[in-house]
Amino acid sequence: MKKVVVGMSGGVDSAVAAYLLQKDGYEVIGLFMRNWDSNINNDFLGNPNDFNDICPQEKDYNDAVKVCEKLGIPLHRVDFIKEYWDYVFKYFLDELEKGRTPNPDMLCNKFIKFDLFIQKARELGADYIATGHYARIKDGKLLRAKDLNKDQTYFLADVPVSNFKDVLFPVGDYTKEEIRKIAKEQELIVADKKDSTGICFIGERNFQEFVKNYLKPNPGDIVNVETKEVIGKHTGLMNYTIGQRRNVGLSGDEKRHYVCGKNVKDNILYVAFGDSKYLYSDECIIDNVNFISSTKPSFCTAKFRYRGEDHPVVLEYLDNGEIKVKYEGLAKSVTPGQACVLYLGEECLGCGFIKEVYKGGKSLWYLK
RNA sequence: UGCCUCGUAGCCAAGUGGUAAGGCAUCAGACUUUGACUCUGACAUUCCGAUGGUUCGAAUCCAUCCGAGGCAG
Repeated sequence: MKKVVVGMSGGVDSAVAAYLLQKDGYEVIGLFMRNWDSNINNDFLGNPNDFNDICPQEKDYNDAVKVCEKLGIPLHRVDFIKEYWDYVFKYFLDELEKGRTPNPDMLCNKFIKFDLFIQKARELGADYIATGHYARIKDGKLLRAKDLNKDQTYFLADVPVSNFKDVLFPVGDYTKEEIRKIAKEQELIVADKKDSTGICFIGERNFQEFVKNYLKPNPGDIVNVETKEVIGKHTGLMNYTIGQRRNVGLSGDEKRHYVCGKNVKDNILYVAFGDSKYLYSDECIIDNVNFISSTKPSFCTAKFRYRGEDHPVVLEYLDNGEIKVKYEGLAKSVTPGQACVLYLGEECLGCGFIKEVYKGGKSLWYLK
């Protein structure tokens, strides 16, 4: 009997994943990860949890325990708190200091879930490793999930293809609705548990307060990108992302305002109004490229943000390993630091991280 | 000091006698494994700078005061 170790998060998806594998005849072993500890990591400001109460990570563990009891499978547990900090959170903070918008969950998948976790699973004798991700692997290709609304391939695009060897995504062939239905039929306690959001393993936070735990804010001017007028004060460039409207601190305008750029050197936040041209671009350079697919096409589509739309793009492979991504159709709020994930139909080809953004052949001056 | 204009929710701003538009912001939901974006809902019932007055009835008319700005000097 083949042995599969399933990453149990305490949510519905991984619970049903374990059930499906069990039904398919695998010997299933659960493995729960604890990667964040609010006390150890000084995570107090902006934390909505009651510290006198049991922390959310432990509640999730308890749910995982109950699910495994119900399924009659063993549950192991491992802590990667230090590793999560070193490989994921440190990068997250470094990027923020550079004025970029990092995606910690992609690094979490790359370094924790699909690396350290796999190593631990192997120690437990795993022939296969499974998680509750909405994605599919067929013939060594990473494919979008059946449920396109829940598709999570965007977050998986930076994982080296070799790490997907022996990985199974049982829920990728089902819709979320079907998964919840199965959970109810099997009377799994997490059947109606709300989907988790926020940074993976950390959870929902008031972003500005959360970051204050780790970085010293450096306030400065907010400038109208069109008129160059100073129209307000920002609380620190790391608190804003391109395309952001809420919590900018401006009011009394005729049109909605959007963050369209920042100048880290001069500590300026640039803002545009309405559906401004300053929010659009037609080309970007991506670096730290990871290809999951063996094919490197010249034409494909790209997502510049999770749940963003697929933009038709033309790829130009540069000598230094970077890729020039051109999108004649214009894209809104393409943000340095975010991943540009490439797709060819159903297949997720891989990704790169947005380094520079251009329009009309010129680097956007307000987005340095 | 004289004359003129203006003073409406956090901000901007309609409404000039009939019982408070709208926008921005904010808040709450929905959506969402990254900080979004988007969508839905709420948001001046001690009332329209203050105090009196005219009127069946005023934020809208009158008087005075306070405050902001402008012109003259």
